[in-house]
Amino acid sequence: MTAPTLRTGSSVPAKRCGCDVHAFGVCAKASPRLLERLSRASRIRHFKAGETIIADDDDAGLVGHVVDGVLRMQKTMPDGRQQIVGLLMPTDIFGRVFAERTNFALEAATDATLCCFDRSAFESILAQFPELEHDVLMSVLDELDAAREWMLLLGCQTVRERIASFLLIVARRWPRGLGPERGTGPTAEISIPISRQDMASYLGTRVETISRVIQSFAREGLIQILGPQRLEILDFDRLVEISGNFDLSDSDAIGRQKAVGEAS
Amino acid sequence: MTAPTLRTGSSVPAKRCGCDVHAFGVCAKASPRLLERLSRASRIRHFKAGETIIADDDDAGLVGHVVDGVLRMQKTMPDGRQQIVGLLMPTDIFGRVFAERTNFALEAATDATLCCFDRSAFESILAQFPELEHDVLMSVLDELDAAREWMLLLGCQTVRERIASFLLIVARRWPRGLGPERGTGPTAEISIPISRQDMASYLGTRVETISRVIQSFAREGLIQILGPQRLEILDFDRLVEISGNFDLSDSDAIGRQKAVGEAS
DNA sequence: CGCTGCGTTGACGGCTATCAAAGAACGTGG
DNA sequence: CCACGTTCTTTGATAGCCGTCAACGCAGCG
Repeated sequence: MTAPTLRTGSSVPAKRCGCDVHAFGVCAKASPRLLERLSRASRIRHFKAGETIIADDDDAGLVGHVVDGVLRMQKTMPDGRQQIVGLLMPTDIFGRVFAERTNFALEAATDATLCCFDRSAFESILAQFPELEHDVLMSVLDELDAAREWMLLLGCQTVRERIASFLLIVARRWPRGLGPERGTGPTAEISIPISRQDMASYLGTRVETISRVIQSFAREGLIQILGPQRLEILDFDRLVEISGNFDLSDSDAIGRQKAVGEAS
Repeated sequence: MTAPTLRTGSSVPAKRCGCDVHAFGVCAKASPRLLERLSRASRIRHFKAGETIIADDDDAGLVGHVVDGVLRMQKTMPDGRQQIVGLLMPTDIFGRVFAERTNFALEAATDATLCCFDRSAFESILAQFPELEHDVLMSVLDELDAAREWMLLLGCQTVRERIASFLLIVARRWPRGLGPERGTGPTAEISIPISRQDMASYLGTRVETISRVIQSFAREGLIQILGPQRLEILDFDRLVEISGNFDLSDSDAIGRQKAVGEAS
């Protein structure tokens, strides 16, 4: 992948933390000394779609951030039902610092490139650089807010409302998909980066229902279906109305780093 | 209220952070110097059941921990639907550090006593004591795990399963209620510290459904109803089976400070 | 060309929300 | 102590959303 040049304004990705993504993730605001330290400890790894990065109840010695692709953080119940509790996109950080084992599996939803750290190594860097720990705290606080917003969606919205919310989030956060051509503002044409099955697990419903609702949106003239993964939003305002979430309508929010549904 | 002597083993509550709860909340592992600093900045406040502590979208200048009673953290949608995203019990910390405004309202679910700090004052203490910030990070990480567990409950469990889980959580965490006689292990007789309405908002359902399921549990001989707020669990194992959550069955987990559904 | 995975469509049923009303609990004032 | 209103909880009848099961279309691939 290429660095998100539209955001950084730089056309030449500098090698800073050992990966091609700079000014993001754990390296966001690091001092030169900290950056050097992080750089030495980091390591780029690639995963194919469907591969498990951290298994449920694993001893989870890995933390880092997403360079390219989409990860899903999920938990599976004994009977097979599963819930995605977070989708991780480029620049999102993953892993559970300060815990022996994680409660959630981490899998590649698409082919993915990660910038990884050994957890214990990262923790000792944290201990030496309180400013990094502060940044991690900020990040975790944002994730907590996002998780709670998602609880609202799962707890008291209909599937129709949830899907409208999801489409608006995609439109705002990953307007032109995750490829090199991605932009910064919401656009009419969106690219859903995950499968119907993952959408269903994320939104607390089933693939059939996802399919039906999206088709009904199309019949009502709210969207146009260009392909299973590509949609064009025709009536943005009415979609916001259906979602019941007015946070998704304010254009001031566009460009914010953190949004509902984000997690790491 | 009295200090939780069964947990501390001390029978004489020392005055440490300006409130009668010691060795808990933000004062948990504080050094004498930090404790002194916290003590000067803290202030005890009382709220009656139903009172708002922090309004939704408030500028939220308050943080601290619960001394007595139960708080609910919730968000209300424009049409009136609301979801409780966290119940806060004694020793849980509340408030959103490092944010101008909070996304969730904080209300007293019962009469409550809080140990409060001015947010900006607390933040400057945080800046001076990295070890306190580390403790806060640990706490927020636990809350994040708990929030994600709750997403699993809301996203892919039936109401019947959710209520079974809730009863088991109450049995494990607040075995004999929140009063002075509370114990440390799960007991057959439990006291639900909140109303049916709050249970419904917390579990993502309605009061009528809560009522029906609890009555059906009683008819099936799983529990005995001693009063609207008091139940006796007759068949612990089968309740665990219904909940589908094996985490709630392991007796090793009993006595853990953090549990599913906890938040601050 | 058949196989496999993914998305879609249809029929059906069950869980749970909704509406309505009665019963129980609680506090207040007589 | 009792009457009374208010709030909370329970119970019943009904409807609807959405899950389940089944089948089909389609694309990718060996």
